[in-house]
Amino acid sequence: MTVTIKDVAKRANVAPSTVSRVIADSPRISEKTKKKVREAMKELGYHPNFIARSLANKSTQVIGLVMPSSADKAFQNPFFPEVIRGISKAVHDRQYALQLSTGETEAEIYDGVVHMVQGKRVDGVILLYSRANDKIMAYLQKEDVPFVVIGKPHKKAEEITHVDNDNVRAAREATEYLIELGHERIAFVGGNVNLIVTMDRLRGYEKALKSAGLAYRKDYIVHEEFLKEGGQEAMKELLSLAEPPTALVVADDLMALGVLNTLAEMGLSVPGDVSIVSFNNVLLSEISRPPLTSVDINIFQLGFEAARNLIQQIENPNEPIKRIIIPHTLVKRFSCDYYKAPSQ
Amino acid sequence: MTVTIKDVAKRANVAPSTVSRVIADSPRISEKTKKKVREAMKELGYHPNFIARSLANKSTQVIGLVMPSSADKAFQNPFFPEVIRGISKAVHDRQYALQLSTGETEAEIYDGVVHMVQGKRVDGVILLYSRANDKIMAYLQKEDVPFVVIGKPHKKAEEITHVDNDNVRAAREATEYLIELGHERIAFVGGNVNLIVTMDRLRGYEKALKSAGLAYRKDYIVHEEFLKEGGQEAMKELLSLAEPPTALVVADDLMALGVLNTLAEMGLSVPGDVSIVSFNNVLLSEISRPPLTSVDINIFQLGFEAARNLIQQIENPNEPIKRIIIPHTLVKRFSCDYYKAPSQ
DNA sequence: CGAAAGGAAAGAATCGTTTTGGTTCTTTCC
DNA sequence: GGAAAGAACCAAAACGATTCTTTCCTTTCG
Repeated sequence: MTVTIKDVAKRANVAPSTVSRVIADSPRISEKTKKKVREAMKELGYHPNFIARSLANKSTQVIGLVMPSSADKAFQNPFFPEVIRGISKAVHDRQYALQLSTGETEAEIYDGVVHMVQGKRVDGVILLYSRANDKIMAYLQKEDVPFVVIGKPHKKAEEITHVDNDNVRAAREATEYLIELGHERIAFVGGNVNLIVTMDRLRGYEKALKSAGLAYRKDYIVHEEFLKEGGQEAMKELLSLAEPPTALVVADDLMALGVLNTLAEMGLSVPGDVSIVSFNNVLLSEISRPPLTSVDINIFQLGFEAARNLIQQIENPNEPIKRIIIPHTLVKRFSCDYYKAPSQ
Repeated sequence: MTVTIKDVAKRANVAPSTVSRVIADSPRISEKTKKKVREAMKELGYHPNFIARSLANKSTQVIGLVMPSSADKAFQNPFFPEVIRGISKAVHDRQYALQLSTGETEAEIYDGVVHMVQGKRVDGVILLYSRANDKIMAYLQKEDVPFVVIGKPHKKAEEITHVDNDNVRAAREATEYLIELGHERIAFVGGNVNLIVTMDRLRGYEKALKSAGLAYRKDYIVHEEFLKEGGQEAMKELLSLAEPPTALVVADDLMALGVLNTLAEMGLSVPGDVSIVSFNNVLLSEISRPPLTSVDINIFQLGFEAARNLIQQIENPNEPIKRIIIPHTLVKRFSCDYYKAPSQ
């Protein structure tokens, strides 16, 4: 049915191996023969079978993407489409394809990755998150699979190529910004505690408090999911305190949106009653009400560099381990204001 | 290096074919042998090579996703992450993987699809859009590749399984809603003219005008890209008219956001000066200022059904052609108001 | 008791490439 | 004129499964 390399060979009166070399444009074949073979290919409408090539080659030109949860859930946060945009851009130039992991529970995702990797479906993997004691990362390392992580590995960061922001500094700057505005009761709303990005941003927040001589209050630290609902939950908790914060560092725009929602429901105004600075600077931070002051972490770049470096690693096994830090910038909008003592 | 079926066979003292059958859990193998083989697999840490299996099998358990433009661009519109969420959900249950097309120009995308398909990398394809005279669709049909389109095929819709909304009706209802509010100068802002979804929504809009006896004005029809910038452009055009519209039917939320931006820049209020109803009901329609009245087209469902039906088609070649219509609902928020004659 | 029947596993071909190791034929040079 | 070198191509063995066909044992029954 399908036309194979053999059919082409027959038609061009050469051996299959010759056809293969013509495809690879090997210098060992004369121009005359190449031309003849190429004509035969055109005439028969030949297209190489990638699967067969992959088998012989042990390379698939496919990169696997691993999300922290089911794609179904993760894609609710604009971070992921955006990071994939960057990856896609980088990958396109090098003619690689992308494959998404599906899998709902952590165990399923793990199995999915094992299948991808052992099944030799992908040449390398990008982890779109980094968390403490991640089985998947351990597995990839043990199996010596080319991979890059977006975020900072929990341990042995110097042994793993990764692309990250300087989240500690970014969070410190964000917090300092609020301090400069006169705030003293500043809360931190982070994502899952096991995510390194949460830890780093929390550390930056702590540093800023410390060097400003402000008290670090445990009840001002809340962790929820990186979703709108997470922000809502977090804000409810904080508002139930005897002395609620006057400013918030929120680790994610979508969460901040939830925070905003809850605040509005409670009749509190931003930035009048509460100031907010969040992270990611995705589209919604621009259109929320009020527009959010947010740390732009250059998500697109994170993805782009991750993919670029993974491909280098795949194509050159001796590529050194790298750590790539993408710069961030605080984008000031309208969710922060000077602290005003209660007017009463 | 890697442990293959042969190693397992040797270890278990059976033939490779027997091991293969054990993997497939064939009834032709006795329980005793199965157990023995399974133990050998465990001991050696065997994992089947998917590529080899695919070659022998002519099936990859992978579904290709084709976007209308580069992933890099398309992912700017929340429609795509959302539709992939649905696809991902459906695909996960059936143990399929997803592969994204990358490719910037139309020609590149076409080549990408040909590679996917001829290279036998995917068992089927989902087209995430539908446009007139689409080469890719023609190709898939000619090659008899299992595929499903999201949207309505331009021609021969009865020969192609597709998942769509009743866009004509949805647009008619949206327009009628504006008419009921007393508007008479209603403009239509659509996406690319070649997209069937644009055509259908335009038809619905026309129908509504006609049955209400309102004039159909060519200068009230604008087509731009399904991006924020598209909406901005469109609005600028409309505002330059001698008699600008008092209400808009916008075919996409992200575009509507651009429209909103431009309107705000011009000092016009929504819904005070202009009423807007848009499509998709993605998150941003909820958080925009004002929140948009938008037609919820159930994007998640569109994706889910598309994937589910594609898999049925792949697994049963005799599956009949289907057309699946996903219901829509108009979600009323705060971007529409009664028409008020200029106060002056 | 011996042949037929039937179950379990082995053997070998196949899937469509790549790649290693030849072979053949022409050219070069003493 | 003949050996050596080199160009151009061919044949066959991977790659790691699946699957069709065959073979080998047991049973069963007249």
